[in-house]
Amino acid sequence: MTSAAVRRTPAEKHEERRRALAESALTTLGELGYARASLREIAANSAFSHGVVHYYFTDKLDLIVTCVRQYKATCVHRYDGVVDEATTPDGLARAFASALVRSVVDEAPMHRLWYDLRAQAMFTDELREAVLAIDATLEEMVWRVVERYADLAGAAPVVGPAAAYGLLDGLFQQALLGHLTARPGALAPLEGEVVRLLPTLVAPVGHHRHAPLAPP
Amino acid sequence: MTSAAVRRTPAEKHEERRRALAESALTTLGELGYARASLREIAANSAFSHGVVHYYFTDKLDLIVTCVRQYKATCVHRYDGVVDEATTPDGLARAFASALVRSVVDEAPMHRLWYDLRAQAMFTDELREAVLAIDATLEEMVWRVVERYADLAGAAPVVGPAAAYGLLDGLFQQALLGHLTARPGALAPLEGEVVRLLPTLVAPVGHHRHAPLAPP
DNA sequence: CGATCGTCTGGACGGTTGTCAAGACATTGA
DNA sequence: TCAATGTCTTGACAACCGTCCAGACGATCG
Repeated sequence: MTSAAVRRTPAEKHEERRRALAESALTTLGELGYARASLREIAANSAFSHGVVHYYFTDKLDLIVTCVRQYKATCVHRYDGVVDEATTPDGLARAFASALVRSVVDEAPMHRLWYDLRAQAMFTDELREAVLAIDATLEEMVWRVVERYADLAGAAPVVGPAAAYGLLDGLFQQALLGHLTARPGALAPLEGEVVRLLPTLVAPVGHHRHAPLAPP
Repeated sequence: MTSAAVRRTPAEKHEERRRALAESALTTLGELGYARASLREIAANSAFSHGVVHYYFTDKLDLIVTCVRQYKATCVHRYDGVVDEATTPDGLARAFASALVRSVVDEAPMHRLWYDLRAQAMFTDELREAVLAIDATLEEMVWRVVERYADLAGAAPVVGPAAAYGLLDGLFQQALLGHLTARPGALAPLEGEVVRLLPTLVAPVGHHRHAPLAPP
């Protein structure tokens, strides 16, 4: 175990394979959904056989939760570049909106998997912890955009982080459903609606009608 | 077949049993979700055995779609009374908001079943037709509230029906998830946010900044 | 009353699932 | 080199699923 040539510690090779298998499972889950994705199908779409799943994961739920947490890490700071590079409120709104539309198109399987898992968490409470953790992360992600928008506009938010996330998520989910089911023109309204929504979430400092419903 | 004593036509008794079995299946579906609800479990929670399902329904999907359409009929005009009895815009907003909160508490299993099915429709396209039909119905239901609110406020909507439904559905789904997973105080924000959202969807006639993005 | 039809039951079938165990393979230690 | 440890494959098991079917039950009608 003390060989100098091997940079990867043998115990970390294990974790590396775990991540590789989980990432391969993520694509299959995004293709078939939580219910239809069996361990054999997940393994068939990977480089391993179906028995290896129980070598790296104790349970099917252990695999799923690991996949979900891994997916969470990929999308935490997805829009941080948009937030940092924006110089005007309208510019931030338009860049954020177009980034959302691009994400619907490019990562549709991952998004529908997320909504599938969130719906399953309403039934089986074993998923609730992981799902609520991701939900909080997405809420913070949205809130960074709203706070930055308020700063650029010289205003202050009039809603809490939860409400801002709920409103945006509703528009996003609707656009995703339209994109996956019907004609290709379902994404056009999303961009305009996000640009229209953001100004309604803030108000000029000193003139805001309501205090924030939930303080950060 | 021409007996005058029998008021129920024998062919309609068949449809009546279909509806009864579908309604019984709805409760089981709302309890276990789409994936876990097997035909045996559905039949076990009803007055019949598991074999009778294929006597009234050709397929499991036929049962599910029938259940979904039946559920649709129960919630189409759920808030029409609120719309009709309102006399002021703020009164309509508060009555509608509290009705939404009551629906989350009283019919949580049905709502989570709906979100489950809508997520499944993103994967299996056999559900898409029925799901999109219900989605359009819910959109019209929300739009009736928005139009009535605009009338009472002497204003006109600044968003289309789809955007109004998407925003409200996002808040509703978030409240439902919080109600089903965490502490009982998850419903308090919903009422206030709905009251705050409605004024942002309309603008005084002649002074609106934007034309409606999607004409009715 | 006996026959017929609609209704319903219980069991059986093939297929799939998660899980596990026994053994093959490789890679590394002394 | 040989043994040992970790890694992976293959096959099997029990349980469950949707579906189908032979037959029992009961009401209706000639």
